[in-house]
Amino acid sequence: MAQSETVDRILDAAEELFSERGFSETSLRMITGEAGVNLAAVNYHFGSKKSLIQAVFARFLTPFCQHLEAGFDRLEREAAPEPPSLDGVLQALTETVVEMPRQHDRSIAIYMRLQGLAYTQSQGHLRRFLEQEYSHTFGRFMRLLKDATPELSAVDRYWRIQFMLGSTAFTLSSSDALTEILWNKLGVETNVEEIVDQLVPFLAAGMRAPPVVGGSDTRNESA
Amino acid sequence: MAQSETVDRILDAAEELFSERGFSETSLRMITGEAGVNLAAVNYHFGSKKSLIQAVFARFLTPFCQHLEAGFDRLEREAAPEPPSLDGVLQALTETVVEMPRQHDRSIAIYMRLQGLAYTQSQGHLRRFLEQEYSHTFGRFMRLLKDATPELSAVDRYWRIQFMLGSTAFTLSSSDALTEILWNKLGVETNVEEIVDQLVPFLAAGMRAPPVVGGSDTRNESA
DNA sequence: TGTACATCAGTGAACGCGCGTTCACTGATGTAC
DNA sequence: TGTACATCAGTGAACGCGCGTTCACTGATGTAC
Repeated sequence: MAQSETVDRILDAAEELFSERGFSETSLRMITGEAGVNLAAVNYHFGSKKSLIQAVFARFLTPFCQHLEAGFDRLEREAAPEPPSLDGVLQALTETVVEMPRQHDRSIAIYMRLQGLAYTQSQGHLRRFLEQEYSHTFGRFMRLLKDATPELSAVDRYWRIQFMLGSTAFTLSSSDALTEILWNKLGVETNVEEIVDQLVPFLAAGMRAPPVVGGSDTRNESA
Repeated sequence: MAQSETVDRILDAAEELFSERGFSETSLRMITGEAGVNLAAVNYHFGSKKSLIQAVFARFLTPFCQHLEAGFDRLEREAAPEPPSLDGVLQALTETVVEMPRQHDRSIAIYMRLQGLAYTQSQGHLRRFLEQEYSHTFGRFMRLLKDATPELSAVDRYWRIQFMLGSTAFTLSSSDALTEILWNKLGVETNVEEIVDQLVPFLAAGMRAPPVVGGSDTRNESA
């Protein structure tokens, strides 16, 4: 075997089981059983369960961020000297979301559910790891959003970004179940591209809603 | 002691610890330690950990749904013979979210995080329990949303409701962390009421975005 | 080319630990006669 | 009023189990001389 097939088999199984069940509900015995490798192989290759969790995220987030940064580069080049529009930024993001798993031949639902887990289940070590590794791309995304919505106060913008992330992570992480419900209830077939086509105008409209009046109005422009 | 103080102490501790750490990361020993009661008391009063989880949700969801249904009653009475507006429906919901915990003298953040957990961590037994117990109120909420957005196709409405639920569940379940980040980054203090005040116009604007063109356009009006 | 040693991926079995649950028990209060 | 029994909230200690991790080991491959 070329490098170590075992490492990839463990990562594949862990990715799938974590995305289905969460971290603490997935035992190393489940993962190694699914992967068809020895229980001790996880600690041999990764050192600990925590490190395995981080490795799963690294394997998908690193190419994801590369693809996204390339999209941002293109976007800024085309829009120059103006900053890119809100729709452009969101489209660059969703294009990456749709294209990336296809390139790596993996289910988009797994990626999305992992994304969701990073938000809702991250247990300190994972949050720290993600902040350390991917703050550059995340910060750039935030800056692009800021430049695309100069009419919003920093606080308004902060919350609306969180609302967008939440909506996206939740919907796409449950996309399989939601697609099935739609079929059962309304007899309509759909796919991830169509969900994204629905999502983008919803989010863009939310971002463009009139700013909240009355709230704590700190219209400073710090990062 | 009047009824059983122990039961309430267990529920109080479980509510807080579950909302902070999730279900499987919270052991019965933590709960009973925090509550100052004997370990065996949980199984004596509730039968199992699963039943305790359900009891925690029942204690907060039952009055929540009662309050919400009363709000819907009022809303429909005032709007009659027209159906209530979208803003009215969302405001009835958020008013309940804000008022209910205040009435019962409990932290709103705990309730919000529990609400989020019900979406993101529910493990079969909890999902079944919630569907069985609270489908009436949820169905009524859906019907009100439908009547308030007659311009949307069933498919558009379906997705947008999912986007709203996702945004709400994610934001409120991470409200503590997001509040802390806001403080660290922008030096702004906030509370759950303000988050809700931000959330409602964002969601309402998303719901009112022009319907998607080109998508599979099944403008039927089935449930 | 042959031998000795080093490196490395992977293994099987066991370790200690914390978990949810169980069980025999206590002590206080209520009830029947 | 006194005694016997029933009910009930709560307890302390132990149970078996699955968990993440460890460790001594194997067998294949590479390397030095």
